[in-house]
Amino acid sequence: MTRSEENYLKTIFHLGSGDEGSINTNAIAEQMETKPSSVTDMAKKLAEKGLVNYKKYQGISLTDAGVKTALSIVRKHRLWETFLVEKLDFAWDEVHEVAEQLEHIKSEKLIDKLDQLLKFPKYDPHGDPIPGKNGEFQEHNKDLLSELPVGAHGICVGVKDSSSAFLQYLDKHEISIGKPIQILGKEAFDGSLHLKIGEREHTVSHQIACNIYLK
Amino acid sequence: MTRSEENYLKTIFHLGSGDEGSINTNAIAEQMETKPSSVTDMAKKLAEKGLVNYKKYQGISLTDAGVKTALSIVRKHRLWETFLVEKLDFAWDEVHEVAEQLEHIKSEKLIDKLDQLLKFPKYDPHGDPIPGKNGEFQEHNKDLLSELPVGAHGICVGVKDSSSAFLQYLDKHEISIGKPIQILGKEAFDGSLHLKIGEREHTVSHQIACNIYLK
DNA sequence: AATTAAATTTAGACAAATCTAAAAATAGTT
DNA sequence: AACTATTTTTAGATTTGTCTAAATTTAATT
Repeated sequence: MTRSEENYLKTIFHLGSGDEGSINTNAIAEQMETKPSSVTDMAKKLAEKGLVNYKKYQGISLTDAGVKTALSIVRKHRLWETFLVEKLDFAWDEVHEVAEQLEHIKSEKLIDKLDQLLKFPKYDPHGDPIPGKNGEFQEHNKDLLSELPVGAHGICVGVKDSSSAFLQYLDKHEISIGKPIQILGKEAFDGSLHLKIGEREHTVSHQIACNIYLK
Repeated sequence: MTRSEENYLKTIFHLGSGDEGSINTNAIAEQMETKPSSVTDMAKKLAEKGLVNYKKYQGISLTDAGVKTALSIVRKHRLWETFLVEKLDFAWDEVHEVAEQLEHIKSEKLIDKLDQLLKFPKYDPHGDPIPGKNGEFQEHNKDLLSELPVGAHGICVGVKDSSSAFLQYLDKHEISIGKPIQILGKEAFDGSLHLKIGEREHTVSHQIACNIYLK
């Protein structure tokens, strides 16, 4: 399994975990910042190996074996992110790029020992679930802040956008995983929300609210 | 800097740290399990980048920049080995292969934080010195067990051969770094040594004695 | 100094992963 | 149903790192 193959599987997995149908060649190319023709080449290769279902012009989807492989890469990625934050004091906006490299290290023992060192975490620093050795994981039954009514309150359990820019915005306004958040009011005009975050009050735009998960 | 370039620099560094002259194309090829013609190709490429001195048929040596780069890779390798043993409970004969992968991860912050987590170790699990951020390191002034006279005693501070097979031999006979060793006698015929290792007595062949460092 | 052996380099080929440009298939619209 | 726009695939080229086989240079030996 080459690094490139792993990256394709991971991308197909992420694009597919929404609707469950088969994925566009173009969507994969865009996500991976490559060309559709390269995606076609790789689709053939992965189909040969039994990791994706692929028929010309019919889109691409993961087979069971493909899902299993993708989950093991996601597991590694999220365990490494957790390690970087918990053990090496990285900020949550600094871990993605390094974890993209570390996820390709080949050693089952390494990842099992890492899991143990971290005390078998269920969620990564962004609140995303960490698949177990056999691919099982529990998604929080969480709601997007933007979809909750005025008066609702809960605990921030995750973010939808994990970009550095967004995470730094959250840091600046002291929004982090575990913080209690209550919706004090909603602006009808633009959907911006008036929030109580811990002991403070803040107003956030609709765009922000669309990327914060509450439970 | 590609992974392949890094591996060449590291190999040239290891082969060169003995005598200091320039290294054979063949020796590099053999060490890297590749062909001399591939070494020539890479020599040209690395010379282009100012990392090695290379003239046709004259052998290859690292420039100052090449040494600096090689030391940073050795630093990473040995810090990762230390991490695997100290934090993840790997045995000292299991770390090399994984560290060969981890040493190529690109993140200065990662390696500095790892150094900090490990409390800035000076030596790796095999007793080899870990270069600092600026390439400085202290070699133990150690002696090969095979070159010491009968009656000599000291502490085991390192091994010359880090192969899995050799390290497992040492484990079996409870020889490890930090153990006090005394030479009780030497067999004139084959050079085998009668040793006191901690509280026990053992006889080791000349070949074994050639791969254990004492201080 | 000539010859042989060993080491090294060159030339040409290959595989993996990518790209561009052109061709083909699908989907949407009139 | 025909046309158009979009998506997707094919064909051929490129890059990196490697290889084999042949040619060249250096070193060793007579």
